[in-house]
Amino acid sequence: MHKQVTMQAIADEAGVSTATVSRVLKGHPAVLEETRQKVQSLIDRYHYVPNFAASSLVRQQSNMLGMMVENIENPYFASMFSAAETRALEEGYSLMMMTEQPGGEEIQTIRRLIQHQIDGLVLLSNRINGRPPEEKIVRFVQEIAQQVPLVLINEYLEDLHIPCVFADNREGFLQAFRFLYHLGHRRIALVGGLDDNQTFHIRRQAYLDFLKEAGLPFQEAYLQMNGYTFEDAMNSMHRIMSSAQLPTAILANNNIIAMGIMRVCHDHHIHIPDHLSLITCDNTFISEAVTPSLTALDIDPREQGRQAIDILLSMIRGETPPSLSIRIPSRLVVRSSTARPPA
Amino acid sequence: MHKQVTMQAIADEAGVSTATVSRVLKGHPAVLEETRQKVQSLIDRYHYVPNFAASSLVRQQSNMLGMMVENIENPYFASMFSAAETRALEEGYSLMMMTEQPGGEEIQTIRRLIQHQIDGLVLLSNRINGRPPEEKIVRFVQEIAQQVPLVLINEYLEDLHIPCVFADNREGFLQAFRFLYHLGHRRIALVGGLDDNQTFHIRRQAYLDFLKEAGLPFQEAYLQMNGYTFEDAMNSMHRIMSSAQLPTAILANNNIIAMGIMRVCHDHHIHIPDHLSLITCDNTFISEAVTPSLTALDIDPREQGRQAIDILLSMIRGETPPSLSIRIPSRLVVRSSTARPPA
DNA sequence: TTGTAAGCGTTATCAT
DNA sequence: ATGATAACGCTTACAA
Repeated sequence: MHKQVTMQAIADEAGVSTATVSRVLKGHPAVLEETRQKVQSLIDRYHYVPNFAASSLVRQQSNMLGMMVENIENPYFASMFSAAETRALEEGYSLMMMTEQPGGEEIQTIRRLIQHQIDGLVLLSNRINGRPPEEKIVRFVQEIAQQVPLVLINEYLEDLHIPCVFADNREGFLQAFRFLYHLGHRRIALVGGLDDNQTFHIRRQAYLDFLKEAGLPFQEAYLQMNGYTFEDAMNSMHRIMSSAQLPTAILANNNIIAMGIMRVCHDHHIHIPDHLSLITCDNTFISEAVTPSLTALDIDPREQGRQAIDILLSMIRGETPPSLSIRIPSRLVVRSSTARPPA
Repeated sequence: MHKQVTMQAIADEAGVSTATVSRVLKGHPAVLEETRQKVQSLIDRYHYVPNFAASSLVRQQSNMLGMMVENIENPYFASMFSAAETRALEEGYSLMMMTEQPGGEEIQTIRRLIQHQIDGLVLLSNRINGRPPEEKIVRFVQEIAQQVPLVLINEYLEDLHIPCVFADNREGFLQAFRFLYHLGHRRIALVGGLDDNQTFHIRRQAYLDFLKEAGLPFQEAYLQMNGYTFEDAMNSMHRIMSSAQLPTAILANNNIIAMGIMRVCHDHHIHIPDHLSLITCDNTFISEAVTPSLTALDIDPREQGRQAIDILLSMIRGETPPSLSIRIPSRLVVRSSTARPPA
């Protein structure tokens, strides 16, 4: 905010009032062409742009949306934000993103976003997605929803009465398991995540239901939900390997986990996909660039981001969303990490 | 911007003036303890937070910084932003990030940031980093620098007189080449990037200088600068393989390129590091999680982000930065993709 | 210690 | 077709 060109300055130099300048800016028809041109040329010359702070103040609308994201260094969230930003911009809104800062004061973060007078907020936090959801956070979110139109990117929470955009993990995972089954796999494992989270719980449930549907026995060692990190994944894989019989296929809950599994396989000369098929959940550039390229369940972060913005904008327009639960279908992208099981 | 609690409302209910509420908010000492408590309790009760738009307007300062980033889906830029955001927050500033939208109207993006009344701007764009820098962009950047404190994350451009934060690519690459040399490598290749970009030109130059210093012959096929993508990297690697003799080590200009090389090596049963050593330039989680884990040149995006914010803040305070070129040293992180050359 | 009041740069209503 | 003018919510001299 150095030396700002104000509307008043333009008006003075053009010999008109600020009202007229404002009309020119808005493309209001009731302006003499001659006046319009004079004003416009001044605007161009000085690269004048209206001060958003001033106009927010009087219009009671900032044309700025907010988004809180867990961790932008995760390419999955980055894609989501990127698509959301593009969509917001298309609709004439800026998107202000803040990350849940380490130390976890997401409440501070949200307040800060609100202070910036955002017209709507997209929230994405593991804290809301807990199982069961944390009482404190839920109360806070309810309260926020009173203050500003709010959309969650989260598993649907019925009693919250807040629109939720969520990937269809259940159908997606069932689809992935069935794909493996049809390839001939009968010993299939699931690795990664933690059961204290809604999303991973749903995936786990899909796994159990698939086993039942396929008439396959449940094996303790084939369900490894010990965390999100590379090391967690390596540990899980080691546990699997110490079981009686190796599975012929594994579904990994994200790319990092898949990479952890690949590392262990490599170290033990387990060849993917000849000895073991692997599916990852996260279709980022990593899934493709890794060797072998990974068959991936695409839970479509970009579409989640776009939809969240669309719903937010419709709420801002005063429309009631037709449904509070917006399901984004997942789809399987087949690459080189899956094959028939070894004979 | 639903139903906002205003300062006036707090003042009325407390039976004081807005001036007093403002003083309480700022921790101004000249307030009776009793008054302070009364006001504070109301603030807490209503979760009142001041309207940034209004206060920006009168203070002529928004406490918001801007950052334009090429592509946030690249983990390298994501780390840079993340560190910058954390630093900004520590200093009481929000950081509004916008990505260079596809279609390349970064000028629009920057204008938009400025409209939001940011107090300072960090710019990061391949366009400024061209070789030679694009006339049009340079002029625009000059002009922007008149309007708002500006820091570039970019190779230093002497005649711009704008602070630049840049990784020491030259020293970093020399260090990496020498590391390979000391391992015994004599046939070393450089893959990736394009020579129309300052950064990659500097790296290329470091390569040539290293060859000279080591008394090694320059081989056309060992210098492959054909682009940034996975496919470009695969093509480069194929060209290298069709040369008379395979190199014993390759330096890849980023992770994607390294992964492209790894793919081709895998397909041709070239073992890393036994047959070929590989160093990547980008020390993200990918370098570590890929198998084999990659020896990486860390050009420290987090430190670049932090420094950019620090310099910006000092400029906002009216200080003159001690130097316009801020060099961030690079360091080599040794992992499993490098070894002595095959006998 | 507290209040009054003048702005900050816009927008929008109401006159002209 | 254009211009006054009153907000918008806050900060900050200055006055009391």
